[in-house]
Amino acid sequence: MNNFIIKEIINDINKGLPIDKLKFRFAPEPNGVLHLGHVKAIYINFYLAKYFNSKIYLRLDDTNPNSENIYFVKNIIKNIKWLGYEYSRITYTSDYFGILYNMAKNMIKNGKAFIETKYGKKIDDIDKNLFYFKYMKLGHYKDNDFVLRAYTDKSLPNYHIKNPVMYRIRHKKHYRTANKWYIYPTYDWAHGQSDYIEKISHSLCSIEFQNHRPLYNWFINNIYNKEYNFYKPKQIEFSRLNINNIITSKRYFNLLLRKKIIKSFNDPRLITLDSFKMKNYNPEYIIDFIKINGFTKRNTNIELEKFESYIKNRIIKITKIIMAIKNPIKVILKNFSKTKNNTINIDNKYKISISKVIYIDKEDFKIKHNNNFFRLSFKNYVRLKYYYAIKAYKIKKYKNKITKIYCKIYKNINKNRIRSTIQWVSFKNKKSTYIYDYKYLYIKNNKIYNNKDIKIKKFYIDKNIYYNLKLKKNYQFLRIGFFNYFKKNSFLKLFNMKKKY
RNA sequence: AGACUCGUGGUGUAAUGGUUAGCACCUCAGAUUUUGAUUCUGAUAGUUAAGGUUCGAACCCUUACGAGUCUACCA
Repeated sequence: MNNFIIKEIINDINKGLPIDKLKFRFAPEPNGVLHLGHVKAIYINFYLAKYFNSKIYLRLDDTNPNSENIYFVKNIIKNIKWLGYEYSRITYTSDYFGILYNMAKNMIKNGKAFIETKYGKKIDDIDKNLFYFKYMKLGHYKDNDFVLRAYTDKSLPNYHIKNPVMYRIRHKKHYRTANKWYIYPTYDWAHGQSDYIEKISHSLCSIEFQNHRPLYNWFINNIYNKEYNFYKPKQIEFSRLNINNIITSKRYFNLLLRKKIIKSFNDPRLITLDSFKMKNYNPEYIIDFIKINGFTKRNTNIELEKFESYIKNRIIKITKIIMAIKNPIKVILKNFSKTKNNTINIDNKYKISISKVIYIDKEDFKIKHNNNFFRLSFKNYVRLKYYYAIKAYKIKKYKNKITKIYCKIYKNINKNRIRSTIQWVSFKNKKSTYIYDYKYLYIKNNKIYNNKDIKIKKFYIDKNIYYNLKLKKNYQFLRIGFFNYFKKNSFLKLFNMKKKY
């Protein structure tokens, strides 16, 4: 892998940053569950740590008690583990509340920060500022009564980050510090300083923080103490992973849950890691997918199909194939002769039944058709998978619908004359099973699509196959797609087979 | 509207001023195939535009155009 981030770090090393001072961090806010987009940030940080043989921290960036909770912390820890990554330490921004408070006090003393009232009035006197700040902390004022702002200067190019808020009052229980604090630091104040405290060398984040970088550096310069940490952390931004219209926002996931469109975060219509785990995706495939897409600064839109086909092409090589029928229609095999036990051995591993009457899929038969139709008809010879070729010679209709297809078996037909192979299930030995079908939730013009319930569809498979199914295992339904056997008698669709007709 | 950032085939990336702009996916052909899948071979297709610097520019400079982010007491 080669990208601008590695180049920039190597450049820093060449300029004198000792390689043993390199340290990275993945710093999510525990206000939602991890999804495919996060894997990008996780991957690059852990990759760099491995590449440079340096430390990496998992830091829970928990500065906002309104939206964070322990459930999300656990979800993040669990999913990073599932991806197979190990960090050197787990840290919490909330552990630094005390240090950050003292740093802020120093900022006030140095005339670099001030209290502002809710009416926009600025407190000038340093002692008064310290007084208010202290009593803000002790909970003497209501939310929004005062804020602490940094007193930035003209060196910052963007006017909007001038005098940014460092602390706001929140009478809200924090999931870790409980009611110890009544003021909470903002991202801009807490993040860079936490990097500095932890001696992170390169702080990677997504592109929307570009505008904040001057402020990031300004804060660091103000608290800089070369005896504690000689090297200032550096923020590097890269663009996030966007998948077409697919929802890639933690906040939206939470909204979907509140609106009861989803029942849990492992809903298959989401690209959360919980959902991928549910689908039994190998985390390696997900990481490889991130890897092939690379790291740049430009805004990108990746097609969901690209992700799906990437996973598909990997699992196709390892999943067991079973035959399943969705829309059954009876086929009578006229010259069927009984075999020993009427079973067929497949790869000497398992057996399926065969009988005079079988089910095939309605879609695999046509009375009239053109030359592009390869499947069963009065004209086409088709092979029943694992069995002989057949051809239709008669049909039975009831109320204008085909109910039965009569076929003859051709044991010695020339291979070249067989146009295709189709799946089937013995009528005698059929077993019904269910699949959960769905489409990914997506958003267009603020409207949520595919938010209807997941559909349950009935399929038929061979009884012998049914009794040997293993829970949580992925299967290929021949010519249909891929499914995960996620609970008794139920499959979860992963994706459809590519079809050219 | 301003500030910041980014523009390489349809999509995602590579090429750090030096061969004919490379790779992967998609698409389309052909081959293989007891899955119209997979696999294999091949084809189509690209430096946003106009200037400038240079022996030489995707790369450096200028301008235009286009896209994204931000202008929160979210991160």
